[in-house]
Amino acid sequence: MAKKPYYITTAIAYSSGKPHIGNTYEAVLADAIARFKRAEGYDVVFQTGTDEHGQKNEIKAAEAGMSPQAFVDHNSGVIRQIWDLMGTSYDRFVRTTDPEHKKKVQKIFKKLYDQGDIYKGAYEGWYCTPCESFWTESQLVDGKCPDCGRPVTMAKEEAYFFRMSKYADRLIEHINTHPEFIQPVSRKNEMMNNFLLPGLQDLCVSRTSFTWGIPVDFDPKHVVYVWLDALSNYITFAGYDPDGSTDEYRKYWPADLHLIGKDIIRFHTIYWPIFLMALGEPLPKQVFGHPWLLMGDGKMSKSKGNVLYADELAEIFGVDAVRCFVLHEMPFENDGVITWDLCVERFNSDLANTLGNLVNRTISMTNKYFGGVVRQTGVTDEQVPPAGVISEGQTGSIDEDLKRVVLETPKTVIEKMDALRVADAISEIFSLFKRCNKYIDETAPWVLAKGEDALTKDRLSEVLYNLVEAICVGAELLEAFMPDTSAKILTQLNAQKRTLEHMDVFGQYPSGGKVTEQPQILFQRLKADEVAAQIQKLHPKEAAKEGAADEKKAACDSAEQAQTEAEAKPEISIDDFAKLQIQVGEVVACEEVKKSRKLLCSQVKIGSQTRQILSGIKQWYTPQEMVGKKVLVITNLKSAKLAGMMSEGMILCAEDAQGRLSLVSPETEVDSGAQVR
RNA sequence: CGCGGGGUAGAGCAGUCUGGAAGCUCGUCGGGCUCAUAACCCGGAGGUCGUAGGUUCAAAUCCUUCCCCCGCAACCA
Repeated sequence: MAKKPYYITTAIAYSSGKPHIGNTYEAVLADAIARFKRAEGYDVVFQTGTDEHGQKNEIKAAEAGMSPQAFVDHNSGVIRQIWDLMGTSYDRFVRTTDPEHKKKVQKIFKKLYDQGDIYKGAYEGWYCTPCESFWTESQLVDGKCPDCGRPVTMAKEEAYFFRMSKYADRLIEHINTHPEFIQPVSRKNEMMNNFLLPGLQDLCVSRTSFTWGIPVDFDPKHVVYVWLDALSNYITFAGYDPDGSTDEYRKYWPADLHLIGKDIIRFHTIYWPIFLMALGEPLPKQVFGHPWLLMGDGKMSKSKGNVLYADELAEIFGVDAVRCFVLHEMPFENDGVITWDLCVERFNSDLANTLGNLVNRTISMTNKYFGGVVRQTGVTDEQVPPAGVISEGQTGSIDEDLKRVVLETPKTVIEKMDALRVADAISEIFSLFKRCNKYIDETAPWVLAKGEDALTKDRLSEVLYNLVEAICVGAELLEAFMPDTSAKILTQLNAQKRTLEHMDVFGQYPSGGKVTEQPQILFQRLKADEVAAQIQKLHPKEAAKEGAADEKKAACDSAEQAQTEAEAKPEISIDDFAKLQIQVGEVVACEEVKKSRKLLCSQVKIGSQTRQILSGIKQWYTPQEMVGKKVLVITNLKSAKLAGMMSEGMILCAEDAQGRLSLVSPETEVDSGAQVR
């Protein structure tokens, strides 16, 4: 019988720089699932790669003095290197700059245009270049990009749009009838409530503001916008073609699993399925939006300086250990936390103590007592009662209990993996190793070794056989998660590989086999302070920063002041300044705006009139404090609605680098209504 | 009342759908053992399961109130 196909993908990584451990996690997670499915006997295609178009790459390339192609060639290579370093067993590493992909995306665009799903319109709004995003006036923060805080420019673009609403009902129907489609399930409601049920906006699918992308062939000043380009990789590289797809495509599509970060669930569970519907292709079977890996607390980001890279971690802990950390520390629904301390703890506890030491002590005893020969004798604990420590809960045969655990673990692991509970699957395997350690103490081989009679000696042999067999099963199960370690253990035990389907019988290790004479330490215990020293070498700057944080507050404050530097704005004329009407006002009443976290609503007396002004200063001033203060107000600013209330002016504040706000007031007593010039 | 997630031992989490003796890992304390990487095994301490009510023979679990944290949305005129 032919093997069942299984097609798994990761999101393709944006090739603008080096991927951090969070990005790498996704590749490792996909790899673990892919390897496991292979072990289960599936015909697996595991696809990953890089997303290489877009204005950001165009600009970064220019900054680096490179052509965009050279720039993404380099970064794609960096990403691929890290994936390789982590041992990800992808079958296809795709790049969106691939000529075949480009051709197919152009055809897809044309097809969708011809059938009326894409139409030409115009897009107008504030545009943030680095983020490649349009914002509405009301979305801007201080007139700047709400995402990155950088300046925006007014832009109007002729653009092509995709009619999303046309397919919304079909998608809602599909999601409702396929509860497994969006994983974890809690995300389903989020998508429904926030996007689908309120009604879908049409999606902008082309850009004219940059050229680093796939040109729309019938209107070449447009390039295809990122999502239609990037998402298509899942089918274009699988053999899809609007003019006729390959047999291979028919075999593997629809994908069994799209593995993505939770931040792009919307694109994969709404836009992507709708694109596919429009193309008349079947939808992927499942989309899993995995949580994020957090470093310490807070999302990992370069600006926070808390970024961890896979290669640095691997240098200290080894590739398999890093794979194990990220896979094991990531819960199913919530974000996982990774810290250096945690890594050291897990390394010592799970890898060195539980697993490494188990393998080591088992091999040592086999060598010491039997010259390395592992022989099954069939002498049970019924015939030679255990000499070691038996816990209170333990009743019945310990051999039977060990065998039960050995036979059940593969089944449980398969169940966990089917539910994408990778961390739980790993826990199950380590439970098996713990059971083995316990078995050693129960049977106390060193006591048996003192016996002179043949029966006791055979019992000792049986005990060690059982251990070796149990470790083989555990090591085999480990392959998907820690491939090198798995192979190392099996090599040291001189064991044959076995497949998951054939783990239902205890005792497959050939009796009379011989383990290595020289067991190697799999994981040498680490000392926290030594690791800390290594980290210091990697990140001298950050270490210095942390030290500075401990300094006295006074010193700190002056340092912070020095950092408060405003970005320079273009020069203006006196006429420009004269356009502003700034007056002194007195706050006569003030209350919180209940619906807002940031806003205070003040009644400000300016000369003879009183105005209502909203200010985002709740965090810094109480309403009581505000009353009676003299403040500076821009009085000719167009009034605006905030949180549903009118605001007729703006109270001036100074803001420092930490975002702390301070009201600006006249230095001596001045009547309200006085002009500021 | 914008949407959602969360609050369980010193730390990190599971358990909640389907009510039935509060569990796991780490840490900590005591003991055992000596094959092994100061490891392994046994045992203990440590929790009013965020708060206040309700349903029930029985609530971490179901219903209601309120409080806190975290995302997203909104929003610093």
